[in-house]
Amino acid sequence: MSVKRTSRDIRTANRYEVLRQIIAESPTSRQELAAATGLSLATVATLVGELLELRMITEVGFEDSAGGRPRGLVAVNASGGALIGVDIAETYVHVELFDLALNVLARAEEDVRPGESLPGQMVSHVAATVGSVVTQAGIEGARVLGVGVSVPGQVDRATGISEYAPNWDWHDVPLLDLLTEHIAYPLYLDNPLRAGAVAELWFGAARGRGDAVVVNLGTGVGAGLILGGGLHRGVSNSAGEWGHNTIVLDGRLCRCGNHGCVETYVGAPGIMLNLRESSPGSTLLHPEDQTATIAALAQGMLRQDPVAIKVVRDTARYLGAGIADLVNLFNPEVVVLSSWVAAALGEPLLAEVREAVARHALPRPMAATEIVLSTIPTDPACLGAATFALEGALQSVGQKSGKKRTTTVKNRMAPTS
Amino acid sequence: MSVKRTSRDIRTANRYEVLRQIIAESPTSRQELAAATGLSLATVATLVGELLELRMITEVGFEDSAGGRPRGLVAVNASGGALIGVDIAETYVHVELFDLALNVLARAEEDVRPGESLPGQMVSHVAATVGSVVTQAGIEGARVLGVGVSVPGQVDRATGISEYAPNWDWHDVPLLDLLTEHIAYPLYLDNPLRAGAVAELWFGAARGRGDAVVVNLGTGVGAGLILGGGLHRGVSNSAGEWGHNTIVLDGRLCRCGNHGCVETYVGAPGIMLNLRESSPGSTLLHPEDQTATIAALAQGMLRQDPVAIKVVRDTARYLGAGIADLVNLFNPEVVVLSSWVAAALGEPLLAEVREAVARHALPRPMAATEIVLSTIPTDPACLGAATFALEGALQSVGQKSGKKRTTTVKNRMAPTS
DNA sequence: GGACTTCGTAAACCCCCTTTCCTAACCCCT
DNA sequence: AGGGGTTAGGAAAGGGGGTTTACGAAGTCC
Repeated sequence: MSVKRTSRDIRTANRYEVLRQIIAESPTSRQELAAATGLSLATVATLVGELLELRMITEVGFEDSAGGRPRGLVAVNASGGALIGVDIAETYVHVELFDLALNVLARAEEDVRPGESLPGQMVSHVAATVGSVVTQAGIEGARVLGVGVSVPGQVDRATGISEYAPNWDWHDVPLLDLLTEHIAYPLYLDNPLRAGAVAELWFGAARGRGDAVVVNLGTGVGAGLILGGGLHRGVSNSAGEWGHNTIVLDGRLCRCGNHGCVETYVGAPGIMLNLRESSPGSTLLHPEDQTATIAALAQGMLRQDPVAIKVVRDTARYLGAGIADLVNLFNPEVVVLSSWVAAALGEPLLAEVREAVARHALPRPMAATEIVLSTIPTDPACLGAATFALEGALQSVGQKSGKKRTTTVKNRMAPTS
Repeated sequence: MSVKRTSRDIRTANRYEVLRQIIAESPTSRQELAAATGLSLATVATLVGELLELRMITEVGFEDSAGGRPRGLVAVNASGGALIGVDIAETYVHVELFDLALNVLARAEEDVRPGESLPGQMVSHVAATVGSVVTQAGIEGARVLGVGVSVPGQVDRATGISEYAPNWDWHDVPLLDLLTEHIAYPLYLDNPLRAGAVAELWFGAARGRGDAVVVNLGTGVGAGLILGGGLHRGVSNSAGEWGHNTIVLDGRLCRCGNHGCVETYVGAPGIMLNLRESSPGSTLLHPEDQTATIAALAQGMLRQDPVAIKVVRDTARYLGAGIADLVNLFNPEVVVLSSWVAAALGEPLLAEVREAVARHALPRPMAATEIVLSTIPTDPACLGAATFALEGALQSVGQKSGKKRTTTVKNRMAPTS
């Protein structure tokens, strides 16, 4: 019962691991890969062979080896395929098209006007934008390996239904089916929390870590959980809803209806409230504009503005308590601060958070945990969504296909992991 | 990197699964086992064969099968081995000797007097008690498969060092080495949180669940995490320290030095404080006796005492917020309330907690989660510790030993699980 | 007693990883 | 230029594991 593990999963995990490593350090040798992954040379060689045959990587020359036969080098074949990540957020839709080295080849960003949030409108919006990035990038459609879509709220991956999207009051929208009608590429659906976590796992600070927590600081707040080297989804794919954990019983009212949720103190609106409470008339405050306020705070930190310092410190105090909870519970190797608020406030916030977490967390788990900023430059939800597509493309490779690969086209489900 | 998974792990997990199932439903057939575990009949048959050869189970007759060959039945061979669980707690040491059906064959309980908490004293204490239960049960020593020891605080399993035990101010005590000098059986060391979780995973409400949280309510408070069908340890084996999560920022002072920890509200001393705050002169309060106070509260609930009802409701309110955090974060299938406070307050507490959690948790994860009381009748830390020993005995079975098993005695490390 | 049913073992097969062996490819030195 | 020496990497063998298939075993039913 519970979770069925098969030897195939091991293969898939190893394939991921090898490709991750190649992407991270692109001209690399089989020797290096074996050392980095802990796999035997033979296994690495066969996996590299698979990836070569898929044209995801190419041989790019040789490297001297102390006196013997030179090492063959392989690198990502950037043009070996394209991945599309779609980040459907509250107020915008980002679509990015990546090559296999995860460079952005084309990008489209559109605002969602308040009245346009019906599923049907959203879907045709997204479909049009996906089409436009493909042409914009000058890619043949056949090269698109898949499209990952990040949508807020709860997503049932098996059915592709957006069970609940808080912002637009969506209930049980069969999003995957709707998208399939307009988009011919393989589709992968999940939410931004998990997308961000997978992005960090593949390309960011969680790479090579067994246990990591990716803390998402945006308008909303949440955590993506990497446990045992893979994404933790929970039984109904809704793990990681950290934003509505209580840190101040009977505290501030949250949009979820409860009081004292983490989000009400460290989400962008919460930070604005922190600012308003500590210095009501501050010029840093842009009442109706979260982005501007957070940017103003960041500016303030640069010039050592005492108001900004106080607000960041207050915020870090809440954040520290909340993250300490995560450290105590999960005992992760690394906690990654991600999303736009973390990116905007950057190092100053990080320094305060580190201190605050150290005050709240137990010494032993704390000693084992590193707290870092995300190094992902673009929208992590986009990148993560694209990563789901990459994982999907890698999922069922090299299966029983006999000699003639084209004859036995198996009808495959979207990958479950 | 990260976590290395091998096909051997699959085998071990399946072995666990099959034995768990047999213990749970003791006269059972291979057919039933295959259906329950999802394994093929052939795999079940070989696994059952292994267990038979180990004499952990025996064939116990046949069962009619609709018109065909009767099914062979197997059952736990209770006398096929003995397991010892040691629960070293703040004020007492419990030692229980189990047969393979996990019945208690012998039990010893000794109080630890305040002055006797030096590691050396504790170790000889434990060793003597272990010896006494073995003779008391009339078991030959050879049949003891192992001794599991649960000790509070942080434990490094690789080195067997008790890194930090808060109650007695132990620092980096090489407990495993000390015990090895006195106890000849295989030893397994961990803390009560994880022991309780494993006990529930094997014999309790978490059996067959992929994701479960075992909430420990005693003097201290913590959570054991079952994720992906196995125990989650975290990077330094200290995951699950839920008791010091903040639910009331700047709330009650905790012994950990922080304020507003869950433990200060729902640990036994916290509950006493809840009582004292809501009705200072209550006769339910036994100032220096946690056990008596909790028992008095339980009695009060039975006769609908309004003071008791209020205290339990207050406690459940805190507990509800804390458990809701776990539900939101982990999205588990089941939350199990365990340990002596939960056992004492039982159903009335459970009812209040369910309600409180439902108020605080997000609807979607909440809908997928069941909250139940532990059904383990004895000390869960003892049972869990014994389970570690059972897992250890099962870990490296059927390995390459050629024909003559006795010649190739491999020197094996304690299992890392 | 034969036909039918069902259980459970044995053998064949597929997947995975590792170890071992051997050839390929390069260096250096004579 | 032609051997050693050295390292890379492919091929084959080997050890785990799980599943499918085939078949004998052990009953029931007619």
